[in-house]
Amino acid sequence: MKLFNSLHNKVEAFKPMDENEVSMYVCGPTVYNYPHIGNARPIIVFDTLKKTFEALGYKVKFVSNFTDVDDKIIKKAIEMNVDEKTITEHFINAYNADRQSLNADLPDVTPKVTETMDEIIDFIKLLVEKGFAYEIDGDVYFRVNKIDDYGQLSNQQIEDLMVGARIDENALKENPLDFTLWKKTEEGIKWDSPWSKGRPGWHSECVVMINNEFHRHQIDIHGGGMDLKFPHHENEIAQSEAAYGTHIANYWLHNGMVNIDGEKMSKSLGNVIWVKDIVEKLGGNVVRWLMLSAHYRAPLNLNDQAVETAQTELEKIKTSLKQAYVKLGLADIELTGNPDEPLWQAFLDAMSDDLNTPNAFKALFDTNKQLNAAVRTREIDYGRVTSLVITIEKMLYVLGIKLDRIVLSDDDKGVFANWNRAKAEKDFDAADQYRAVLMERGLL
RNA sequence: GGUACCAUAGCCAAGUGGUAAGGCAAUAGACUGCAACUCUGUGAUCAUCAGUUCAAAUCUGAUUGGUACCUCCA
Repeated sequence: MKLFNSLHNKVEAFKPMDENEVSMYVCGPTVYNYPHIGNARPIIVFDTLKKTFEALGYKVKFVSNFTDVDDKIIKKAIEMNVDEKTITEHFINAYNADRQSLNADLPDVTPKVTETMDEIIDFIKLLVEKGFAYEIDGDVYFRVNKIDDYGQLSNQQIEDLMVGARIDENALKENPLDFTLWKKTEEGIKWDSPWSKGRPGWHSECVVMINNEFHRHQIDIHGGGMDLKFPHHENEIAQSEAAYGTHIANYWLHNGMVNIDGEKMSKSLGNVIWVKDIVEKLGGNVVRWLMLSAHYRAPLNLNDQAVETAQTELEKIKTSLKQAYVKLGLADIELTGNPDEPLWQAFLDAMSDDLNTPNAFKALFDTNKQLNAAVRTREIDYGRVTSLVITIEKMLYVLGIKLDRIVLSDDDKGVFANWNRAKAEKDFDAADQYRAVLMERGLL
């Protein structure tokens, strides 16, 4: 497996810390609204990565958090006159529902900030004790200057950042770049801490959760959207180095953003696409196909033509499989066996090459073409058909495309027999009727 | 101002030194009782300019255009 490591800006061979095991953490959402199509991309990309690792024989532990403490949540709770938990529970459920509708596995663990509060406070205490954090008026800030290579992930120089950046000029902070670890708050849900009643900043939770869930200070893969690279991921690195002297993750993976008709998706432009809406309209398979048709690091532009292409392509695979299932069913062939090795390998090679899904699709189309040919020969080689079907099924599984196998009932088989007999007898009226039945049942 | 990324046929998109994968669309055929499905053929010298090299889409420099981040937005 080769992966593009954002830390070094190049493709590197993946070497896990433990042989055949992968520890992976992906920054989850702040749950104050429904997931939009931009949220869907990391869901799909990292689920596909996980499935690829599994296909390669790795055991994957996948953790992704829910940020359920945040100003936006508090604001919404006040607006709606309910407590924060009402809001966050609703959207956590919505998020998980969308994950499933996109055929993504739920992470092995989904820690929440509200359930990690003691550990987060302990962590901040540790940073203060070690001199990497300081308190001002109940707020606690991280001392960026104490980290020599702060900015290593995004290649930022502290001096450069200070020029022209729109950073709030909090005169109390030692350095404008120092980020908040603990915030004293008046409004909304708050917790007791040695510094004040308040809530934690955003950047500590991921570090603490990684330590908690993986029981170590370093993991193999840390993922998230490109926009989190700075400052969020940079700050995770800094805190981990400060607290434990370790680099929190060996490989940093960042997915590209999603644009709509060439424009950034935003509320102000009114072009936000909610996952639940687009899934309802297109189905999870098509959305997933769409997302994987571009390389995960490239920006993805959604437009009508791209949607139609994805629909057509998926439909073709579906049709081919359907016809193969029917042929096999009519011949009473059991669908077991091994995939076609060269074709399957071509697919895996593409996926192992930094998740090169466009090339993986090529392998899928190649296989599909061979299946079509195999199904249409006069003397069908059922072993060949079976192995090609299984190859495609395995590919689709890794891509997260979920299609059900078709199993013919005895009655189905009877209709097929009647249809063929009618055609042989050139009784086309009858043949058309049988054909209509078969189409109705989704078998043609 | 800083950092990173991108620019390949109508559209989507591979390819990082040896004479441009694949898909969608289009078009011409084959198959077929008709239809659907399927199969076959047909298209680009790779934003521009200059350089390195026997050889560049692929390396270097410049130019133009675009995107993201530098603000608790995936």
